Amino acid sequence: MEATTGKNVGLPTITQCREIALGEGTKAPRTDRGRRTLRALLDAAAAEFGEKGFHESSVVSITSRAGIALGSFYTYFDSKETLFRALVKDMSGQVRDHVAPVLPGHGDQIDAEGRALEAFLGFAREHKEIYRIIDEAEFVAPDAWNAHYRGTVDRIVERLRAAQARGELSGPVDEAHAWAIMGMNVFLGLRYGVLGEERSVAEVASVANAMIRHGLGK
Amino acid sequence: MEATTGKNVGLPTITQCREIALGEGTKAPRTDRGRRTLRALLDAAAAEFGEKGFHESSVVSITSRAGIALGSFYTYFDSKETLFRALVKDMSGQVRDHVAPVLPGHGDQIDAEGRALEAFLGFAREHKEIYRIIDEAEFVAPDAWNAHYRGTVDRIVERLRAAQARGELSGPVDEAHAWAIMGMNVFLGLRYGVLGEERSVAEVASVANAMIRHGLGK
DNA sequence: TTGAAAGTTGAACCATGTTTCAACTTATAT
DNA sequence: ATATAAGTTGAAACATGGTTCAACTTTCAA
Repeated sequence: MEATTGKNVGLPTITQCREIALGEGTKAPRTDRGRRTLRALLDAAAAEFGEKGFHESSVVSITSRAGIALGSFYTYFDSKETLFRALVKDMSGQVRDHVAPVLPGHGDQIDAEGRALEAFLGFAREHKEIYRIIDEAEFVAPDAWNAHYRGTVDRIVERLRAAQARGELSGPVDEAHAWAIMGMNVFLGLRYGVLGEERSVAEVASVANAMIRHGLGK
Repeated sequence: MEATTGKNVGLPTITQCREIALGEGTKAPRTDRGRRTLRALLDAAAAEFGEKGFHESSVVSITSRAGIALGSFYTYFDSKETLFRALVKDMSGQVRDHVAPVLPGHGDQIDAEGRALEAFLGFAREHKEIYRIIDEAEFVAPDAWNAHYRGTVDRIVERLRAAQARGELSGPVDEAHAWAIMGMNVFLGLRYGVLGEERSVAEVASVANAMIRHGLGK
């Protein structure tokens, strides 16, 4: 995470904050004009990859969507795959940053996890394309996929361990608990965020959360 | 599901039982020679798709792996995608059939779900390629992917409802419970079946199962 | 034995789409 | 003003790989 450089005096929008540090194979623009082009490229790519998936998407289509020439693409990215990887990184950060603020609040850590799921579900609804992109990264950019899920699990484990230290849990924390919770969240997001919206996020989150707290057993 | 036809007098192997009903765009072989070729094709495809994923895999490579000519491929499948779809269908059935036998047994339904997870984890270890293929179907063959996961969820819901009718659960069953359990299982299978084997399937299953039964709360 | 049906073959056809590049335009700093 | 760096352009080179097809071989039933 490096700071935005130089004469960035305009209102700093959310998207501008994310334009930085896109990783290997990426060339940073040196002018505002360049930054605008890069942003257009990233937005077009998110839409395109989200709609068609990585392989059905083409650089031609992405650039035309962005309203720039085909060749300009290679001013910013070494390859289509590099762009995809950058996007995954970007979106992984977006998910994390969207969930983080709801974690502190009333109740214990299990309540917090419930709020996290609810925030995640809402986010999935607003950004179905993000969901799909991260999923497809399992095959297209396994390193980025790994970084995303390992990072998520690490954060869950950490939160649970802290909760346990505070005496909020019934037993010791296991890494498997975190993978289980993450898996739950991902599939609930897929089902009730992306595949259908017939139930409210609050409802789904509360059902899942009761299950995490008390289990299904008598 | 139609029966194996005609002069199938040899020992009926598991694979032979699965050669049938591969679906739309598939042409069934009429001779034993043809059946052998089709089998070789399916096995080669499973290996190829499992290693490289759908898009990196090529028909040339699959046929050469199977030891047959490129053109022969189109005797059995309309397209590369048709083959993939057939494979997903085939494997979805394999998973189901591998888990089903462990369901009846001692204890209540939650115990049974634990055995199911354990069986699934073991299966994922033996057939990492199967795991990957079904996952990628989300993008390549969404219909087959849907059939697989909807089917799985339906079975879980049904089992839980029966358990509730028997008074084994603490509250009413929600479809979301089933998606949550399935998500857990899938991610645990990915983590402890495919990504690493440092923990025993029994251990992982028991951690997850205790969580489903009692929850993590105090 | 023999003819028809089933299966096999691989070169060629074809469509798609990534990447390169040399000429060109725009921005910036002195 | 003007030189230099940054950015833009799109046609063409290049690579890949799915699909077709007409000639050929094998199988099988009568």
